[in-house]
Amino acid sequence: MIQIDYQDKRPLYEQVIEKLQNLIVIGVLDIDSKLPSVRNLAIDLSINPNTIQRAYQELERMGFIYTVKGRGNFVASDTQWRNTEKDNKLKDFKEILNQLNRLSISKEELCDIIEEIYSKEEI
Amino acid sequence: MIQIDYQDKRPLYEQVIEKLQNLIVIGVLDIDSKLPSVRNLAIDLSINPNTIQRAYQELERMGFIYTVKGRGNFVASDTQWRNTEKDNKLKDFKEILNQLNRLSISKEELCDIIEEIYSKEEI
Amino acid sequence: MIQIDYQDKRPLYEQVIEKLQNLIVIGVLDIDSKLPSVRNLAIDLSINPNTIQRAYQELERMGFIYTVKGRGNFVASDTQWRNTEKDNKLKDFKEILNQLNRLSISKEELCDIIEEIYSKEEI
Amino acid sequence: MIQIDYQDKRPLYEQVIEKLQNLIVIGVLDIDSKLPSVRNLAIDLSINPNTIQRAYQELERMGFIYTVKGRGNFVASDTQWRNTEKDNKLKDFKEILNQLNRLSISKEELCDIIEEIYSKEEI
DNA sequence: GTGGTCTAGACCACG
DNA sequence: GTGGTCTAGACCACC
Repeated sequence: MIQIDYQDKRPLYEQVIEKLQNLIVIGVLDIDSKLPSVRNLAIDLSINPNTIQRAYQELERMGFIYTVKGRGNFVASDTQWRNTEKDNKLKDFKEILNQLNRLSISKEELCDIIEEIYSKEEI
Repeated sequence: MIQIDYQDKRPLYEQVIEKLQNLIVIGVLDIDSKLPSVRNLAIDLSINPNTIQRAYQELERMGFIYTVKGRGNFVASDTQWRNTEKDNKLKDFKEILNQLNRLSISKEELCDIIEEIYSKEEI
Repeated sequence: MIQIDYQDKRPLYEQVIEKLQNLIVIGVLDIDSKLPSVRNLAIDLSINPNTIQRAYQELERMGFIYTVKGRGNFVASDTQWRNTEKDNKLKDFKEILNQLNRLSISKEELCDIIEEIYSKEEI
Repeated sequence: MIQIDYQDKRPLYEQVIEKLQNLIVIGVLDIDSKLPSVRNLAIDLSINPNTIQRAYQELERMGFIYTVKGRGNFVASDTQWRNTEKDNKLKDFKEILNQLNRLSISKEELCDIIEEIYSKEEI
């Protein structure tokens, strides 16, 4: 399902969070579908269950999944996280625009890149 | 000159690097102008000289400054770093575009933001 | 009749208790009216009958319902619970008032909210 | 500084969070003052350092404290949490008002209690 | 079997 | 010495 990169310097649980979050946002994991149990995923990645537990907990706090005791963890509806995600990403977008502006990169160049990316993904 | 944010989780030297790099890119620090000495900046920020030393070393490696033994550290010419910077930022830009695309944010919305940022900065 | 919220962290039987208690206090369920049988409600909510059983037991202990063996569970008269409820809620009210006071929220602001709530509900 | 109540059924870290949060909101702990180290507080309460660690982490996430690696944990400025706190408490206030309304408790009775609490605390 | 909490003990990064 | 991460292993509540 996901894979740990031991070259990555960040804590393991952050990696797990990021990877699962990505799968959810992209839509690979359907809403209300069950995630692997804490223990199974731990065995699968051969890391400690506590680490997975912590990742799941954070993901719940962030609104990406919800937990039902004794049943498992499930993907939350996108109404929970879509707006937060959108806001965060737009903020990042503005930040990087400012930096590009300082490096005197033209609006036209950026618009071209936008066209390129958006047409690529439509395929 | 710069200020440490103790709420920032990253290592101190990274903060120092980022802040100095920013001052150079924006153009606050002129090319060939002298940076504060390792010791002075350390006293100024009341952190360990080793931390500043490490930051300066990294900045030199990245091509933002050059060191003259016994005389100090100086801002390198932009030919050294401008292209690298541009490439890095454009890569970041593309990455975030992909993410925004996945969240189904329209090209038009992004172009509006570009206009906004670029007109604001022209003032 | 009632609905389970699987995002709620509390044990299921607590949810059932709270929801039934609410229906009784609001007056949706009349005094001496029959509650659904343990089994039916269990099937209805697709949870284990034991959970409903436990909820009914607690509600009886609290004086909200009474059980007649072989016949079912019935809503108790409000003389049984009204005063207890009132006392509990007033204690909660005082507790939160203290907290609001510490955050220097003015009496006037609170009185405005009271007016608002009470007029809304009168409609 | 604080005390654990082993009768309390909630997780230990929640108790620690609540108690420290309270000390901060009331103003017993000044802004930027240092909290006990993870290990010291753990010894003091004779519980595991991980438990304290978790409590501190949550408090940081909530904006009540900030952490500086290698230095310790410090009380954050109230601009970080005052508004959040106020919003939360007002929501609780409205919730309980609705319940009191349903129990037909008069506005006047509530206003009297407000007067009582607010005059008591002014002393 | 599921998640949730807690302990004990280890190692690391930072200053 | 400080916080941060991770492991191993235990026990609990809920279903």
